Amino acid sequence: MSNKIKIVIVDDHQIVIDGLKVLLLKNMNIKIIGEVNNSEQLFNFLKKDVPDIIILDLILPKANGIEIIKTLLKSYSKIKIIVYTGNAPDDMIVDSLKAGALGVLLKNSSQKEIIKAIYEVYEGNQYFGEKITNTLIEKFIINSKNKDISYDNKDVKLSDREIEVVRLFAKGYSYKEIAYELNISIYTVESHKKNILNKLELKSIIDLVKYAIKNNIIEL
Amino acid sequence: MSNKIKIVIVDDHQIVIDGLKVLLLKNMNIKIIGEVNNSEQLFNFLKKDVPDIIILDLILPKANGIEIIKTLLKSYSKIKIIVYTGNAPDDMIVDSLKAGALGVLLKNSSQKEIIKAIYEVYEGNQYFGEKITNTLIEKFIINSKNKDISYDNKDVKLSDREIEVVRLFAKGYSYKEIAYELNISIYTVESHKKNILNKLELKSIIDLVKYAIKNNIIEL
DNA sequence: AATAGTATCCCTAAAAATAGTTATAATTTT
DNA sequence: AAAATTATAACTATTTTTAGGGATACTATT
Repeated sequence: MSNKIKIVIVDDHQIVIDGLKVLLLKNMNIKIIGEVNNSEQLFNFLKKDVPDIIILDLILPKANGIEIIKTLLKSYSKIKIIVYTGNAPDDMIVDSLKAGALGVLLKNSSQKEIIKAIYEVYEGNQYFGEKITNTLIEKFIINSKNKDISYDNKDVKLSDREIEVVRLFAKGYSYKEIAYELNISIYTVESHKKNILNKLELKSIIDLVKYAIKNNIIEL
Repeated sequence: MSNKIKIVIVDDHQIVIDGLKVLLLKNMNIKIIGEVNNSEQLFNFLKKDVPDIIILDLILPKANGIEIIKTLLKSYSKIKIIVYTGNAPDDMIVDSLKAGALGVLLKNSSQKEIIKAIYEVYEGNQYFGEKITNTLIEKFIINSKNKDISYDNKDVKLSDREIEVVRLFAKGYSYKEIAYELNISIYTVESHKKNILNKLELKSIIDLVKYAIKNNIIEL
C-alpha cells in the first residue's frame, strides 16, 4: 500500500478518540488526519482536508447521526463511513446503513476487528462487527428492499409549533394541559398531534415520546 | 505516595477501557488492577481484590448504574466511586451522587481532569468535571436536602410480572392488547399498572415509558 | 395566481384510560 | 404462624384520547 489510509474520527467522547488513536497509530498503513467532537467541527474540517474513511459515532449531542451521514454523502460521495457506536438502538444502525454507511462496529469491538473493518471498508466492501446480530442484518435487508421509498419520506421536518407540542406530550402533559400552556384550544392540540403522527408515520403517544427522546426534544 | 492508587475500570466499551489504560499508565501513582465490562464481572472481581477507586460507566447493558453503586457501597463501603459517563441524563447523575458516588466525569473530559478527579476522590473529596453544569449540582443539593427520604423508597423492585407489563406498555400496547398477550383480564392489567405507578411513584404511562428505557426494559 | 404548508378551531361517536375501591388465593418473608 | 407481597379479578363513574370528518386565515413557494 503506497498511500496511507486517511481517517477522521468523530466522537464526542475524548477518551474514545484517544483510545482509537493509540490503537490505530500502531498500524503503518493508517493515518489519522483529524479528530473532531461534533458534526459542525467535522464539516469545517472537510473544507480543508478530505479523508478516505470517517469513523463516526452515531450518537452525538444535538445532532442526528443519520442526517450527518446523508449530508456527508451528498457532498463527499467518495468518503467511506464506518459507524462506531455504543448504545445506539438497532433501528438507528439499520437506518445508518440505509443512509449509506459501509461498516458498523460496536464500541466493544476488538482491535483486530477495527483494523479489519477499516481495510474492508477502504476497499469499498461492507463490514459488520462480530457482535452485530443477524437479526439486525436481516432487518436491513428486508427494509432496504421494500421500504426504500417510505424511508425518504422520513426527511419531514416538524414546525416549531409542532416540536413544542411534541415536547409537552413527551413531558407527560395531557391535551388539556397543553392547550392551557400554549394558550390554544384543545382542538388545536388535537389537530397538531394528528398532523405530527401523520408526518412522522407514528402510531401513538408512546412513539412520540420515543421520538422526542431520540431527537433531543426532551431529556430522558 | 508510598502505595499506588488501585483502580478498577467498569465500562462496556472496550475502547474506553483501552483509552483510560493508556492515559493512566503514564502516571506512576496509579495502578489499574482490573478492567471489567459489566456488573457481574465487577462483583466477581471484587471477591478477589478490592480497589481504592472504581471508575464506573453509568450506562451498562442490562444493569442499572444506580443500583450498582448502592449494592457496591453496602458491601464495600470504603471504595470510592467515580462515575464516568457519556450520555447519562442529568437526573441519573444526580441519583448516582445521592447513591454515594464521589466524583463525576464526563467522557469528554481531558486527561488532566481525570487524573485530578482520581487524586481528589482518593482523598475522600467530591469532584465534579468541568463540564458538569451548575444546574446539575444545584439539582443535587436541592434534592438531597428535602427528598432524601422519598429517594430511599425508590429502592422498590418490580416483580417479573410487573416488568412484563411495563415492557408491553412501553412498547405501545393498549390494556386490551396486553390482556390478550398475557392471557389475563383487562382488569388485572389495570391493577398491575396501578400498583406499578404507585410503587415507582410515577404519574402516567409516559413516565412508565421513560422508566422502561432508563432501566433497559425496552430498547429506545 | 395557484399550491402547499402552518396554525388555528369545531364536532361527535366510540374507545380507552383513570381513579377509587374491594377481594381472594397463593406465595414469600419475617 | 402471622404478615406482606403478588397475581389475579371485578365494578363504576368520570375523564381523556382517538378516529373520523370539516373549515378558515395567513405565509411561503412555485
